[in-house]
Parts: sequence; C-alpha cells; structure tokens
Amino acid sequence: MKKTETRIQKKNHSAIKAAGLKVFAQFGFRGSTLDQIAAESGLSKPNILYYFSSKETIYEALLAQLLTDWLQPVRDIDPAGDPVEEILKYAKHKLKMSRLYPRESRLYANEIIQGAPRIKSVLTGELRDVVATLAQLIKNWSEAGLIRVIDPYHLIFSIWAMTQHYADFDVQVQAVLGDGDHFDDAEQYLEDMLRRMLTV
Amino acid sequence: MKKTETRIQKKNHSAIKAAGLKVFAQFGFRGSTLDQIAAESGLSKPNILYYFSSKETIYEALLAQLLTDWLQPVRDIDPAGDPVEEILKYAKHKLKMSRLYPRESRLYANEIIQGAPRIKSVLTGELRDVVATLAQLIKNWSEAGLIRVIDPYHLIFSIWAMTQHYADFDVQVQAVLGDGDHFDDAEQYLEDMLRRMLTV
DNA sequence: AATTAATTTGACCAACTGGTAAAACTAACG
DNA sequence: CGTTAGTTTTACCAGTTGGTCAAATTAATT
Repeated sequence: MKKTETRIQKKNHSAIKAAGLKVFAQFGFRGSTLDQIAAESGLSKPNILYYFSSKETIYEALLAQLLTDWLQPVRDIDPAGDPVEEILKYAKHKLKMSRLYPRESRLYANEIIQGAPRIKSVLTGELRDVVATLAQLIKNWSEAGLIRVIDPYHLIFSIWAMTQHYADFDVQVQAVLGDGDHFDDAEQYLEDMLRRMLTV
Repeated sequence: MKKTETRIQKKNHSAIKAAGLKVFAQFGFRGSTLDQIAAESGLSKPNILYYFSSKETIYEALLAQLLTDWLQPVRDIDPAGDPVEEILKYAKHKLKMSRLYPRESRLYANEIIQGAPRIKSVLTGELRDVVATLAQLIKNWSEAGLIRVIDPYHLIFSIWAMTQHYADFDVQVQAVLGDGDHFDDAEQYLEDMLRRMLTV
C-alpha cells in the first residue's frame, strides 16, 4: 500500500501531522487554519496541500491514529487476570496517556464536544462494541464475586472522565494547584478510588 | 447601571446570548462566526453589533455569567452541615447543571481546553480562592474525623470531571449507552462513589 | 551528465470573515 | 401629531480563508 514512501514524504507527513495536532488540539477543526499549520510545520501552505489533499484530511488522519491507539489498551485487558489489577492497569495507562500526550486528548475532546461530526460512526460502531465487551467482562467479574457489584458503564465513564480531565483541563488544574506535575497525586487518588469501588 | 433597558433591548440581548451560547458551545470562539449567531438569533449581523460591540463581547458576557453561576454553589456549601451530605448536595447540583445546561458546560470546556485565554485571571484568582477555601473545609472535616482522610483537591476534580463528562461527552455517552437520559444512573453511581470515598 | 520524478514556491482566486457608515425605518413620548 | 430616540437594514470594506495552478527547483535514477 504505502510501502513507497520517500524519506522526504515520511519527514513531511509527520511534520504536518505534528503541527496539525498542535493546532487542532488547541482550536478545534473550524478554529484552525492551514496557515497556522504551515507556520507551525515550517512548510508553505501549498506544500502542505501537496501531501494532504485538504485540511480535513490532516484532521482525519490524526483522529484515525488516535482512535486505534485508544481502543487497543481496552482490548488488552486480560479476562483471566486479577480483575482489580486489570482495571487498575488500564486506568493508570489511560492516565499516563493524558500525561504524555495531552494534545491528543484535547484533540479528541474538541471533536466530541462539537458533536463528533467526523467520527460518530466509529463511536456507535467500534467504540460501542469494545466498551460493551469490557462491560460484560466487568459484569462477569461482579457475578463471580471477584469484584463488588457495580455499574460497569459508569465505572468506565468515571475512569475516562478523571484521566482525561488532567489533560483537557490542565490549565484549570494548574491554576488551582499551582504549576507543576500533579499526575502522581492524581494516580494515587485514582487508585484509591478504584480499589474502594471494586473491592467487596 | 443598566436600569434603562428597553423591552426590545432586553429581548435582543437575551436572543443574542442564547444564540451565541449555542454556537460558541459547539465550535469554540475561533470556530464560531457572527453570521452563525445572526442566523441562529434571527437578527442581522449589523443588528447584533448594535447590541454587542464585537464577537468577543458576546463571548465574554456568556463566560462571565457562567462563572458566577458555577462558583456560587461552591460558596453555598455549609461548613456547619453534615460533611457527606454537603458534598453530595454539591455534586448532585453540579450533575443537574450538566443535565439542564449542557451547552454552558461545553462552552466552558472549549474555553479551558483552548488554554483559557480570556479567563485565566479568573482561574488563578476567584476560582483558585474558592477552591482553596473548600479544600481547607474538607481537610478540617477529615481531621475532625467526620469524613475519611482524602486529598480534597483531587476529590473536587473528580466531581467536576465526572459531572461535566456527561454534558461535554454527551455524544459519546449516547453512542455507548444508546440514546436517552442516563443522568439518573450517573447520579446513583456518583452518590455511591462519593459515599464510599468519604465515609470512614 | 542527462533525464525523469519528486518537491517547493509564488501568484492567484472566490468565498467568507469581523466590522463600519449612513440611510431608512419604527417606537415612545409630549 | 410631530419630534425625538431607538432600532434595523442596505451596501460596503479590508483582511483572511481553503484551495488551485503552472512554473521553478531539487532529488533520484540511468
């Protein structure tokens, strides 16, 4: 398929995506301009359109990458593992993602807040299925007496909400707690919360 | 001050703010246009600029209103009340806000995600102070043995994250759970979680 | 070195952007 | 009813937007 990629293509594709991520994550799709992405990437505007046929193509490429990166760890949850530790592992992974890739989180947040016009089909398709599978697994664990009886869906939402909060609302967190990295404290709180919620 | 407001002024001011809320909440400040707000409000573009001197003025009016509405319930928490019930009351109030005014929540989310360029001073000022006061109160409750020892700041963040999640990520929630109102389940989950976290 | 393929640029465009100015219209009030 | 204050519209503008095109430049291949 895309075996034939020049070193220049490789470099510029990733330069454009990096710039696009930065800009789109901050301003959303409609609030971002090709000129900004051009300036950020160091390429000229027509040059960008030589590699991506439109502004939307860049945006969609970023979203597609993001979705696969985010769904995989859900699939990696081991039904045979220790329930509490598996859920904790996933939650911590999600939090680490927020710490290391806050812009990806913000890009996604922007898209969802705006009604997910470009990925709604993924949400009601792939995402829905993956979450349904996980929810069923959690329910089984509950019924087997391995964890407390709990609404699996809202448990998942609470993990997503709390982990992404530290990326998406970073400015607010910094304003309240002062500048610095608060992810270690957040992780401790999250672990405490999940253990309390899951253990019988 | 603004005692002298015609009935027409009153009507149009609120029509513009309603339209602006709808548009800004979906597209963020930069992604929104006066033409959209004009179309949504049923007024002409120059007519809008007769009531608000610029696009930014509308946006700022909305944000200002929002911030006072959001900070008040934090101040209303009663230090003399029952700690668990006071925190629960606040959390439920916040969740109800998400249910009734999801667009306000999205407007705020957009602003924060984009780095809060227009309200950073409020965050590091009023918001920070109000939260610090609440955090101190929670700490006192902890030390008095009325609630479990807990990081007050991350407790507050978790309440914000979870309640706002149901407004800001509504599309995702609907995609996963199916269309309908899921706030009752969310409230139950939230109450369960907070009781578990707060009771000794 | 010559030829071809890949890359970059500059000039350009039509649609849209926030905002203005003045004229036309409507409501309020004595 | 006439006058004034308040409101709305029409026409407009300069800057920005996503995107095009052909020419110029550079890299790869023979």
